[in-house]
Amino acid sequence: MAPLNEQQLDQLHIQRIDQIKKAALKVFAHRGIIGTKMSMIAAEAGISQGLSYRYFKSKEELFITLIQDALEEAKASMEQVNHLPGTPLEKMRRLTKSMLDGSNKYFFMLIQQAAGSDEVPEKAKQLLEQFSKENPIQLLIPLFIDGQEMGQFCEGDPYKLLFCYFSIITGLMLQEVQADDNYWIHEVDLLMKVIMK
Amino acid sequence: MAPLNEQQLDQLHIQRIDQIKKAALKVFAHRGIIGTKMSMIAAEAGISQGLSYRYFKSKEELFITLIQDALEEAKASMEQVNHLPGTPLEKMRRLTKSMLDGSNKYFFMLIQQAAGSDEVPEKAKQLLEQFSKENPIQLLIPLFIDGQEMGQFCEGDPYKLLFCYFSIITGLMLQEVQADDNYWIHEVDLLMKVIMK
DNA sequence: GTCTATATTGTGATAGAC
DNA sequence: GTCTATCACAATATAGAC
Repeated sequence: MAPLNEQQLDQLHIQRIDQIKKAALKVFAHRGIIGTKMSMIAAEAGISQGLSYRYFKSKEELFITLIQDALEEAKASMEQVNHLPGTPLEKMRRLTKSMLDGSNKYFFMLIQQAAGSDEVPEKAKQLLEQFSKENPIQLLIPLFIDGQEMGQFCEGDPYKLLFCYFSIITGLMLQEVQADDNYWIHEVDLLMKVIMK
Repeated sequence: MAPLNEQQLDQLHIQRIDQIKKAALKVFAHRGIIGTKMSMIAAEAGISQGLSYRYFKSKEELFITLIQDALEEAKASMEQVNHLPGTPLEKMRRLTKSMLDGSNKYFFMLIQQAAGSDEVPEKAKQLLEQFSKENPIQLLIPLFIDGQEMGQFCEGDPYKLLFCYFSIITGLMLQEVQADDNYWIHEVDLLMKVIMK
């Protein structure tokens, strides 16, 4: 076999990084930065402990990278909601389900974990604070007001209600950790009563 | 001053134990067993690091003791609810508030923390499993059925609805950790919509 | 009974063999 | 590029001074 050219090596490098990030996301989301040992991430990624440090210079750096990814992902989810089909209620249900689904779930869990902990790196704290200031929940306010006018959502301050609703969703994510299959996704309608008329 | 007699020494011993337990409960509830260093507990209790080990032979033992206390406390709360005055709805609101209130809060948070983590000692796991099997939520089922018949609570499987409701409550406790004052206690009525008609 | 000093263990991070 | 072996340091737990 011919030796790999530069581009192929780059490709491999990126794949490895993704592999480690994916593994780390899952473990960090469940156990937090302190509860996560580098050995766990390496095991989850199927590589040796030391190799992780060829791709990320520290546990902190890896963690911060993932926080950045997660915040971007969260924002993107909120932005996309307006382009979904259906009534405000249907849009909200879709958004909820996509949050509870697949790997998106881990991003939201990570944010939740990190926000509720004071042992995160300073840089991560700053990012999270910035995020909560310009909280992308605000992007949903027009949609929510539409829903209120249509009589689908209950009366009250839209931001507060949305904030409460999503706190419940993300709060529940962190609990059903042991039972790894998705319990709450079947109970979306129960949860939505909080914001419904 | 006369030297202390045996009983007084015992008394002092118990006070110290309570002091350490109280401090440890608060820290464990917020940070979990791994995230909690013995130095934090000692600092919170206002004693030296080493002294903790005169009263508890390990961090694990201290943790397990607190889990036991918490599970008993949780059960007691659920048992007392039937003796409270008022309609089922009022009883449920009182119970919710007492869960979110004062030191009771930390017991429920601790259970939540521990249940969602797999880094707890084996003994604690067993206790928690036992607890979830004979979950004291079951004690509330007759009350809930009363409420359903009075038209206060929504239709549906009582156990499932109660389980969902309390998952939300305890899930939210763990979040508003930074803002140490009690936010959700003001939003009880919003949360109760989940179980209401 | 309590503290400070220290032994021991576990974890983050690096270096060197392959 | 990857692994194993190792260093350095932090945390648990113990021992000894007061």
